[in-house]
Amino acid sequence: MGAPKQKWTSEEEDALRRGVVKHGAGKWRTIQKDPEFSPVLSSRSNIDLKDKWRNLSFSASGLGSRDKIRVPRITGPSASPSSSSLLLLTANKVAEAAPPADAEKKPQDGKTPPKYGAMILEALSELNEPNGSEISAIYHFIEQRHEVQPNFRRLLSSKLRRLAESKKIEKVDKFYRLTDSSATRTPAPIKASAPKQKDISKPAKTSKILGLFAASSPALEAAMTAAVKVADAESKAHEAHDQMMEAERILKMADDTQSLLAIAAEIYDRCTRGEITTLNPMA
DNA sequence: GTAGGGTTACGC
DNA sequence: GCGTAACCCTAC
Repeated sequence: MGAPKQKWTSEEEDALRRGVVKHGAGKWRTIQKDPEFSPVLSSRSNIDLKDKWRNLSFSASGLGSRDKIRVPRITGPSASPSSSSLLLLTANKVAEAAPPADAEKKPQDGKTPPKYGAMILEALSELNEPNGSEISAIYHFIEQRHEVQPNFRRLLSSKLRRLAESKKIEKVDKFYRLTDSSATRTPAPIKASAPKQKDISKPAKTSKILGLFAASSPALEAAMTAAVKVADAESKAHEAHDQMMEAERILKMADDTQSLLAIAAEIYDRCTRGEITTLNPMA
């Protein structure tokens, strides 16, 4: 709207970084007013600084744009003050720690890049809420089932809007839901990844059946991947269940021990008072 | 004043 | 079409 976008210059970025090193992230007003940086940042508001730093931080955390050195999140002024050599050092460290730009574009483990559209459609069809799902619900659903990028939360809103524009989903107030056409069209692809509350004996079967087919189509491949993930989730659920049982067992033992201790204390008490105490095992 | 979510414009 | 940067809005 209105005013054209004002791209950040490298001087401004640098001033921001130095400001964060000096005052700490979150002190945007202070940084902006600091005479050392204010000449450069005069056209930026504290909000701008915050937004820019957010972008830089997202980028530094493993993704982001192609041609710039990114700086990692610096938590507070503790990152020992001033000195631009420190900054350079930090930038160098990032360059070392983070893979080169083209390497980070493709996940190293050979996975295909995330298909957010499919994930969202999956989420909506699984959540299956009559009035639609809130963005946070969609986010949590996807986050639980898929590896997502740190900036996924922001991508999601953008993605949802586009899906709504293309009528693949519809937006009602703050809620998103599948359109009729999508609802009838989307049931299957990632469907297998839906343990929900239904009987969990199914998915393992599903993956077996899917195994009978060659992964000849992307949809099938996706379904198979999803089935594997479900199986994985299942085993984790079982593991969690086992651990719960174990915890309960230990709690019970602790309970019993406490009772025994109480009994022993009472017996000891009586003995010290010279009382004769008999134990009746059948009590 | 700041954080975080949402929106829009831009470049690939 | 997609991801990202910059901007906007709102709650705290």
